[in-house]
Amino acid sequence: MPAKNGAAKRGQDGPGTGGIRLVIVESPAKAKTIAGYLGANYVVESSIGHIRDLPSRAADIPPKYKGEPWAKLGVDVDHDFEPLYVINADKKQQVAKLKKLLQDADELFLATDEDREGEAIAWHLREVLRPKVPVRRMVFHEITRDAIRAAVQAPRDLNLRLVDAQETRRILDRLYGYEVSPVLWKKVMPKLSAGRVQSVATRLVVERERERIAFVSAGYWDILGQFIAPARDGDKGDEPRDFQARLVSVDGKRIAQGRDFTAQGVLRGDLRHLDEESARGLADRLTGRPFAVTSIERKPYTRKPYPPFRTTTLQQEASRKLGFSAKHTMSVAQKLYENGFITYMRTDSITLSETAIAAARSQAAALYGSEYIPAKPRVYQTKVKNAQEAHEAIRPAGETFRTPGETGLSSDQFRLYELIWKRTIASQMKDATGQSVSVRITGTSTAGEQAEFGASGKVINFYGFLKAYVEGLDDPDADRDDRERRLPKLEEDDPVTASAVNAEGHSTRPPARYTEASLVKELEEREIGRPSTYASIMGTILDRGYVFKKGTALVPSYLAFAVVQLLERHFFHLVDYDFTARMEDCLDAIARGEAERVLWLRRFYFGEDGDEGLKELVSDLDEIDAKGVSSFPVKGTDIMVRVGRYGPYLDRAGERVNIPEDLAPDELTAEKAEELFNQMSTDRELGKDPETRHPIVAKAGRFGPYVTEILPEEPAGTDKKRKKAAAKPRTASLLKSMSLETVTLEDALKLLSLPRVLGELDGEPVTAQNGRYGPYVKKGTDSRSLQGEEELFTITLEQAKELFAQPKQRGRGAASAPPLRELGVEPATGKPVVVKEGRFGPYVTDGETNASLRKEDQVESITIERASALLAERREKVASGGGGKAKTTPKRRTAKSRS
DNA sequence: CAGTGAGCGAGCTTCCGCTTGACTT
Repeated sequence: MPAKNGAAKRGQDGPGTGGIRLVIVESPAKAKTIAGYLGANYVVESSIGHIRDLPSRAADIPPKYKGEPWAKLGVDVDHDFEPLYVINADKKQQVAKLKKLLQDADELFLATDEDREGEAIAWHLREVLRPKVPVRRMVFHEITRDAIRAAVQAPRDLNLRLVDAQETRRILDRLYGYEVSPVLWKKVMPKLSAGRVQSVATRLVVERERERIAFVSAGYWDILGQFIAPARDGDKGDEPRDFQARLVSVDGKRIAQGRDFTAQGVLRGDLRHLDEESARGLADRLTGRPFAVTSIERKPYTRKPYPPFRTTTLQQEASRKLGFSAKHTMSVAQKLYENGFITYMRTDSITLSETAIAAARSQAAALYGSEYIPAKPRVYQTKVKNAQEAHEAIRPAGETFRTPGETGLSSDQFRLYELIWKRTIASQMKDATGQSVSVRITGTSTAGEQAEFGASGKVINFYGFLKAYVEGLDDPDADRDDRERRLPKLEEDDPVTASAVNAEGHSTRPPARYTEASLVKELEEREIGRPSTYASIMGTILDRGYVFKKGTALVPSYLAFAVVQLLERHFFHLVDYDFTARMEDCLDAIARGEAERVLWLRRFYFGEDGDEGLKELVSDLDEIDAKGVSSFPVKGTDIMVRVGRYGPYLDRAGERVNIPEDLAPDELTAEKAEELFNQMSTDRELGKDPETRHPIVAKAGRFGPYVTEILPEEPAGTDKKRKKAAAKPRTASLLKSMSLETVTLEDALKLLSLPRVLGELDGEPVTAQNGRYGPYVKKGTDSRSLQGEEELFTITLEQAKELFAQPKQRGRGAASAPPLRELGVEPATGKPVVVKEGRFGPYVTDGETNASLRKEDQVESITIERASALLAERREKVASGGGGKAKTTPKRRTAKSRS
């Protein structure tokens, strides 16, 4: 049989014997490699990841299920949480290709990854392809010729319990995400999201910011001495003689250092806390005094190499050393992978194949000498608890490694490859060894105080793996692993002289903000998220506006504070840091056949023994105080931060001011809040109304820029008569042609003169004014919209009369607007159906029922059949009370609950 | 967060995890 499909990868080993075997893997690049290892009777193709999933939105729901109350969830919660699967739109083509290839195959090998998701992909493939030929499950953990050939010889059956565990995971994530997100839409802001992973990630960032806000810095002082060791016979002059040592204790009492203070700035333990005055005094009293070495402690020093990269450690190092975001690292790595330079980049494994170990060792020996290679290969064991280890570690591909220079790569790909290459080589090299030394020096001050100084040194005798690779640092003050700190040769009782003794002031610092890399690391340690999702989690919390970047630091927005506060108060167990860990335990039990998924999902969703389930929690919307969850006090003030629909603002007894978007929450101190209130005068005074003498100001308001007049303050004891006369200030929105910065007093007076009286018609006054829907003319209760704002000042009574003589342009008048297309008569009802352009875009109507076109519909191509289906769906919805105006109540409720 | 005057087809937003391109910036 000739290869029907050019994209399918056929083996190269000449004509095969026996039947054709179709092997399906997840990744196209992997398919290409594996095809080269198998005979010509193997056809290797990929699924390109998952091929089916729960419907993500209404348009994906098959018509048959549209009416079901659970259709949007895609999970029939009342019938054992039966999931509804649809083939992903972007995989239909690939599924068709696989079906076609299967027609010519005599055997099907499902060779997806050996982990929970891979097992599920294999199962979905079997369900969708419905093979009539024997099906085998084939697994391997490294892509080498031997491993692949061995895998083909030892297939097994699908593990349906593992598939069950995956399905449970999927359903739980759907219920969480699609039930909790709408609560946020109603109580905080539309389009927000909540989920098992992103909500915990957001909470971590928010909690760190809370710690920073609560942090109280403590000041402390210490003393740094410059010392000189005695000259020795036989010195060649290349050994250092001077060194630094820091004050450790005075009269046996240890000096307080930064780590001795709590986050509240309180000193822990009975220590000597030096302030500036005492530190300077002591330094003076020690200057010029004799010192002597009182103790020397030498210890051997060894440092083991770092394990090979997995996804998270690669992201961290690429961030530290190359400044890459998680997303950029993954996209560069993807290219390297596709072009055969590295192994798979989404992995939690640090295991190297035997061929890779051999390649690393021989290359390290060639580059650094055989003395840099340990006798036995190094084997690394993962510490990630929920690791699924379907892949190898991230390493250079192939059975011998290309040096970066041999790859011909450039720029970011070169740099990332070089990082991976060096790390892999180094992981098979010897430990670095040396000596560390700790020295104590004591002297007596002029006042008789016993002062002890300490210094430590590190000498590396053999660099080992550090020759090839040194890990980057998050803390700029920390020492790199290859950094030596040489001390002079010293012996006990050696006299040393102090060339300088200086007091130094310090203050404790709040915990550092997360970066993308450190947040990913934290999530991995807490077993939350997977290698394939770490980068996109960062994308999600950035896109939702939960965090923003300041340099590389992740700063939470007040929106995130509001969302996290809501979740903590009303869904605490869902954002508990152990939630995922408990879920994993349960999924493992399901995979072992020791737990029943329906019971577990039922408890989660419907509750048990008085514990509320998710369903009940998301229904009790009245329980959630929208204003409360969106309010935070500013420390030490009576000012509240509130998160409104238009962003965060400060509220002090009704007086309000916006918070700048880029202001980090921990920078909003009482002073800063005060400053914002003082700056509030973005209000610009334009001058005084020549008639009333009232000041006229331009302001930025809820509905955009506007002008208003400032009325004189009412005297305290106003009588009734005056109160009645007390007028509201005139206000008017700026025209679109004006701006807050350039509007003049003349403009303002013109605007405030509205409404303009044009005259009288039919015994009623006719006025021109600006309103909610733009400029219009009004006659009694009748009105007509105007074309442009300028017409407000130019329209005559005569022109207005003409307008009132015509029917309204919109509203009922719209019926006379010509349709975009006529689709003909609907067979079911006999009514003519047309397509019209409306306020929300194109829709079809039979004159009574209207239905919007969906995303997949086009005005030009929609058929009467499709229109009829849309109308039928709409009629049913209205009849069941689910659609139409009855549903506008949530809006009111939202507004009410927020005010 | 200023508060003015209609009457109109709503429908959608969202999760996590597995994969690439096809898109736009």
